[in-house]
Amino acid sequence: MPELPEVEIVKQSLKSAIKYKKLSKVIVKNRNLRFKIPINFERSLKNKVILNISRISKYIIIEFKSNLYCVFHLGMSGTIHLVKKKFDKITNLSFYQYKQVPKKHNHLKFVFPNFNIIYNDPRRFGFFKLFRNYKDLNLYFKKIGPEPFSKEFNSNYLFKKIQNKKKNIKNILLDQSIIAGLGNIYVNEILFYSKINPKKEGSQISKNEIKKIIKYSNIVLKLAIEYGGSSIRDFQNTEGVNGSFQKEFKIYGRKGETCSRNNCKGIITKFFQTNRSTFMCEICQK
DNA sequence: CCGTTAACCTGAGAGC
DNA sequence: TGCTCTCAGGTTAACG
Repeated sequence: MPELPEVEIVKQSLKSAIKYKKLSKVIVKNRNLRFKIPINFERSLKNKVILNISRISKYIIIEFKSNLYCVFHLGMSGTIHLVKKKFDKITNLSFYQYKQVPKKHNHLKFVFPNFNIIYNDPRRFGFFKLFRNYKDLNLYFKKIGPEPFSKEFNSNYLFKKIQNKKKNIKNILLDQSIIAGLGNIYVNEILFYSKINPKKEGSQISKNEIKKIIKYSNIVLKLAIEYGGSSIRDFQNTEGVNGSFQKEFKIYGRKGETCSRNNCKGIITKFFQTNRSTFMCEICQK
């Protein structure tokens, strides 16, 4: 489900809900996520105070008091639900458009005095990990590249990373060690804005095109965050509000439609690059 | 080192 | 209604 903007929205929602709160306990109903949830997970987090919630790439980090970090990833289908316990009734939830928490695939429950946070994940590609010090936490993210908004993600950096690559630019931008947080939707969108053919190999990308990639990575992602993320199927924030950036897609999911660029009469095509769908306008993406 | 492929899972929707 | 097939916002181990 989530790319950088959606994970950012989840992080913000979660932060306003649980920062400085004391977690009463965790109940794990199914340990078999992408990685098995460690046996000491519940014991380690019981009665721990949350100091902060942050995001690196598509990972969310919950920092607990006394050097304890819970890192989780939503995979393709992971969602977080805030369920208030007032009068024994559910008064709020998130993500799913139903007015109740999904019945199946609720794998973890974080219990707080007045509400629960539920992790739901049908495909179980998501996971939870624990780190007991800052050094180990950093080590885990060592291979993750710079965030698109960072100063480090500049023309010189990207040129160095792609100048010798035979791989196509679309797959290069999906590589989390080169740039953190992009996924299939936003890579499609960024390449459309940059007028670059997704099949073009890294070494053939010009300096000017590199500048465009950097510029539009920033513009597209910032806009998507402002719109509350993209809700293709079921994404909502923790207040139960849909994102609306899917309405702004210029290329993703628009096979057969006419290119939206002024004076371009191109028809949008769809094909696959390493099993992921790519959408492009053959006329203006060179 | 590089690039590609398969694998991990369930559910929604299309087509018959 | 029901069966089969394809596709889905991600990551990574294994291979040549």
